[in-house]
Amino acid sequence: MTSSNVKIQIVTGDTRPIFKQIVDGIRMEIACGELQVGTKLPSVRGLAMQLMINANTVAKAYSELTAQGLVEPRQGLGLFVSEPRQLLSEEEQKKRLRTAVSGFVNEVAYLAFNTDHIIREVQEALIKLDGAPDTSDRD
Amino acid sequence: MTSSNVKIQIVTGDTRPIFKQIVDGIRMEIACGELQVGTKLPSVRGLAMQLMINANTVAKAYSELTAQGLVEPRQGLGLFVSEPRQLLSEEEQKKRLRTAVSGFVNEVAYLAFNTDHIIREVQEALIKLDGAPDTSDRD
Amino acid sequence: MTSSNVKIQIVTGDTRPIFKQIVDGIRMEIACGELQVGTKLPSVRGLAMQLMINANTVAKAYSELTAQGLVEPRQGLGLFVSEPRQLLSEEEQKKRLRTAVSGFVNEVAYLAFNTDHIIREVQEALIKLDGAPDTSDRD
Amino acid sequence: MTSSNVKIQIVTGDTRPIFKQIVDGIRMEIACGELQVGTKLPSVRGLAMQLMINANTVAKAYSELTAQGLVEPRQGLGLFVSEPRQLLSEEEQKKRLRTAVSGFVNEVAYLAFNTDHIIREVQEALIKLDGAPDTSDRD
DNA sequence: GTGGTCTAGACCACT
DNA sequence: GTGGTCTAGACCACA
Repeated sequence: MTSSNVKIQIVTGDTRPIFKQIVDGIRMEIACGELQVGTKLPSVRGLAMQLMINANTVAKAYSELTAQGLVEPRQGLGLFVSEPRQLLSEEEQKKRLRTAVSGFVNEVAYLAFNTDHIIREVQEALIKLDGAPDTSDRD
Repeated sequence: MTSSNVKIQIVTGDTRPIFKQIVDGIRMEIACGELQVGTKLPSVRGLAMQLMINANTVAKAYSELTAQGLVEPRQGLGLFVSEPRQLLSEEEQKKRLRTAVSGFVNEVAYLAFNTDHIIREVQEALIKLDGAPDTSDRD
Repeated sequence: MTSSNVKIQIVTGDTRPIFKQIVDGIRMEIACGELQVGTKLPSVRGLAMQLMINANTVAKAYSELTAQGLVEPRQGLGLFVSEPRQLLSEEEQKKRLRTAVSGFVNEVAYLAFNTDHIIREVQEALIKLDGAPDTSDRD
Repeated sequence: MTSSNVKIQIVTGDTRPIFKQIVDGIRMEIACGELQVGTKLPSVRGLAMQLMINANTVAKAYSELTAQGLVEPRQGLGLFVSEPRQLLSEEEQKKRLRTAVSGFVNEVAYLAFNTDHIIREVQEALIKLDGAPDTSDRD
């Protein structure tokens, strides 16, 4: 088999649209190292069949991943995981972090958890990602 | 003054829809004690005018707050902050926290910030909220 | 009329796909100052009707413009020209410039024009863009 | 050696399809005098092997070159560089230059580079090509 | 009314 | 075979 399998599950109950679930899922697999640089993604039609969704939905997810610079198309051959690079300017990254943080805080603030508990959960989730590759940052 | 003022700011750049910003904002003020039990909320039209948004949007936010049991309608008088009661089971709260965390992590994972930096930002944002009220919530 | 008109012409003979022509056209109008910051774009369905194309094609162009940070959506209201900001990292910008230059050179190199002539044409085209706003760079 | 070598590099990151890169590359070598009139091009399969691409892609590039009159097939012997002749009218050339310029400007307009910087890059790229051969083209 | 998402099915260029 | 583009028509959340 030339193209790697992808372990994505579409959850209809999810608040995220289908194409976003695909984007997130593949981004996660790349971040975790399950999808190595140079690996070929499953074909649009193939993944659409596997997930039992419309091919255009997969195509939209793939075009999003391409726009984000995570994968590169080779004409007539398919999409391949590309060398990681930072597309966004520092300013833009800061802005997005701020937005994400404020959104997250607004979601959890009214829950009966104290700050330490929330922080611990976030920390664990972040470390789980960083743990896979050879980034040796520990706390 | 019969109805208390609410200090809400609508941010157009926010990912949340406007009605959600209102719901979150009022919920926050109730949690912080700025809106005491029994206080009357501003009228739909009044708040819409104040925030310069469509009245339907405020109405939607209010109906959301009512459905969540945070406020109670008194026929012909308006909406009033109701007795606090824990509507979400512990299990439900944990689930929401987990969902929020994983969503947040997914959003910031591809940014070039290290774990510490992200944690610090979240911590600051949480403390800024917790600072004002008497935080009697333990986990 | 609340939303500004847009002077775009779809050319079927063009090598660019329709949605790209729209993106380029609007980007150009923003660059030239014809579309001021804060201006509302024509609605998806409205522009689709005007250009006699499918609404999804316009939607795709609009989502592209949004991804590039040129316009911002306000839920339920439409798309608005946003404050200019630099989305891309310096590294990414350099890369794109290199790619564009090499592509351009490859297209014109086999034409019987000398370097000076080509340079002059490019310069004029660039100045025409820069000339509109108050950037006072002249050669 | 019966057929001259061609020095072409296929760049996957290039916006041009592979067959176009071949066409451009060979056209460039002819223009530069590296491929003299009467020289035999490498065989379809040979070049495909050398570039590690599909033979059909090379065939398409060769048929394109033939259609443009740059090379001539001799039955059973292969393709040979043909006598130079100007296929494009002056009007057609001007039109192509204009198209290329406007496309290029559109691509770089949204990057945060000033006119001088862009011009310098184009100039360097053009000179790098013109440097080798005896440029006898005037406008 | 607005944009966003999804489906279904077609055609195209490229390999 | 591959991804990319376009159309047509539907449904949704939001204002």
